[in-house]
Amino acid sequence: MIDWSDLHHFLALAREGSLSAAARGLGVDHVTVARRVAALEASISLKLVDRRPRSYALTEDGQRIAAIGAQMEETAFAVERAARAAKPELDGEISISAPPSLANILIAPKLMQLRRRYPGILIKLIGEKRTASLSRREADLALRLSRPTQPGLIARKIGHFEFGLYGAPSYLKETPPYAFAFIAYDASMDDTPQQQWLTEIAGTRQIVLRTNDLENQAAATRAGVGLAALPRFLGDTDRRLERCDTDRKPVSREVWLIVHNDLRRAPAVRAVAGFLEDCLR
Amino acid sequence: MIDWSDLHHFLALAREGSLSAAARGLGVDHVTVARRVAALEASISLKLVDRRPRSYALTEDGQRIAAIGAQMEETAFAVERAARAAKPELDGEISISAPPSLANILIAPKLMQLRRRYPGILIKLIGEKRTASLSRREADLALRLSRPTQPGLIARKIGHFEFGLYGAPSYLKETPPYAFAFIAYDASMDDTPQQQWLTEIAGTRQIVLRTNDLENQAAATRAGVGLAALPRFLGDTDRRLERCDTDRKPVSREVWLIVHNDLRRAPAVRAVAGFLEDCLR
DNA sequence: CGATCATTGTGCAAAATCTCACAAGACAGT
DNA sequence: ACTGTCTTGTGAGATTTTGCACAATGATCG
Repeated sequence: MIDWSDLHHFLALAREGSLSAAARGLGVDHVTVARRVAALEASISLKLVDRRPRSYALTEDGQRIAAIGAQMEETAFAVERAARAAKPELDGEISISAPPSLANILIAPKLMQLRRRYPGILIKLIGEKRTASLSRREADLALRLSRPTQPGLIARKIGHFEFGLYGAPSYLKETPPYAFAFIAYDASMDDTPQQQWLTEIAGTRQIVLRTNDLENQAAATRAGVGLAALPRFLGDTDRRLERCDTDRKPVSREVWLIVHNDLRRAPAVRAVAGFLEDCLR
Repeated sequence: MIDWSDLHHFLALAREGSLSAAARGLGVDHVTVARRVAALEASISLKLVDRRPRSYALTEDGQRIAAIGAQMEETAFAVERAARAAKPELDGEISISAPPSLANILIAPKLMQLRRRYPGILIKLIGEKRTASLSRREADLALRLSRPTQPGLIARKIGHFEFGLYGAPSYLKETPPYAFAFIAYDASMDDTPQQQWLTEIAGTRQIVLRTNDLENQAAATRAGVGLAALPRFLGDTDRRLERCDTDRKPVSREVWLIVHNDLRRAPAVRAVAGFLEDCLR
């Protein structure tokens, strides 16, 4: 009989691509992963990986096995979700994945309300651009700016926000519009509505700073580097930023609340979901 | 993250119903199962079993989790089959499940031929009435007398055999037909063709011995207890048994060779399957 | 070209896990 | 009522597994 733990370690290796990455994911030492993979190979007497000097590469057999095993991982996560959903108590740690700006400005400041109402619930707020996988239980709830297509996930539109064009008050006073400089995301965000909106407004005028991080954009704008497209929930509450009118129709984005179907009914998850709705209203 | 080994132990407990049985199945001590189940409960902070004085009973949550996990076991076996099928060598242990009579009389005597042709293949011959589960890898190949319906299994009819009515030569000589006594299976086999055939022949005459085991029937017949319906491959080769004609059309049964779809192409399995076909021809 | 970073491999001590032996209790058959 | 069998529970020793520190090697970047 196959040792399930060996299989788990091997599947992590197959997914992550290296011993070290798999070990990090599993929270063990890389040596352990190496040993368990070796043990699995021995137990089924089949070579699953090619041990190249600097990397582990799956053999053909290894890929086949990993492909089948992937379904096992799926089910393991389903078990985990079922366990979580079965808890009737309003406690435990609930993790929320959200874009950093939403997390910092709209959610974090109001967290105390949630703590007061549900003292048993611990919140883990993950502000990251990369969309966390709810299926892998990297987060229980997620806020995203577009509707995900993945099956098994429930998405509900819980709000929207507009972008505005902002500059530092002094900058706007001293600079003639034809000389405006602009601050934008880098090329990886070129297909987002707010980026297109900004580049259209900029026209032939220069984009002098590109940064992935919205907070960086805001900071640069405050410092008088130029004009940036910022969410109004960020810009309107900051006196060091001033919104300037444009003739373009303002762009807005929807905010979706995502929860895995299996977790939808868990009381703690419902409570936090309700809180997030309030935050976005 | 859930420990897959814990889950495995819990699922074994859920399926077997007791610590000891699960431990036997897994090849570990019962204490280990108890500890791992407790560890799983602790890690998801959910009560999965009720520890009654003499038994472990699944809670509702435990049943839910076990139901989901069953699919995980399925997949684990699929991995095992894939591993086995991937081996290109003609070696390893192949287990065959077959009705005891077939195993003893038609297969076992010819096993040396197989050993000579494929010295690397070790055979495990399981002669049992209970049909082994090929999906759970209790056997690699199975011979059965009817076509199974379970999905994932490949069935091929590889032969058939007739039943005859046998008695000891002296018994047939000394006993007038109206006084014949009969030997049959017990009531659990009443719906098999050979049993119905025998009871029709017996008519109002007495059935003096009922036994599940065909070898017992044969032994009793040789000893002059009465007449039994025996496969001709058994009766015709035994000089202590004599077949007597009946006016009824003789009954015959088909022999099916069953193999799991995933294992069909494994060389060692193919080799043994071919051997079994030869045995039945 | 050199420095830094990330990868895998090895030996040993520490920690966790398992098994074993025994105990206590329930149930069945005699 | 009594043995025999099958449960689960407890504690201690032995085995296995793991983690750590270090080494070696290749890749990347300035």
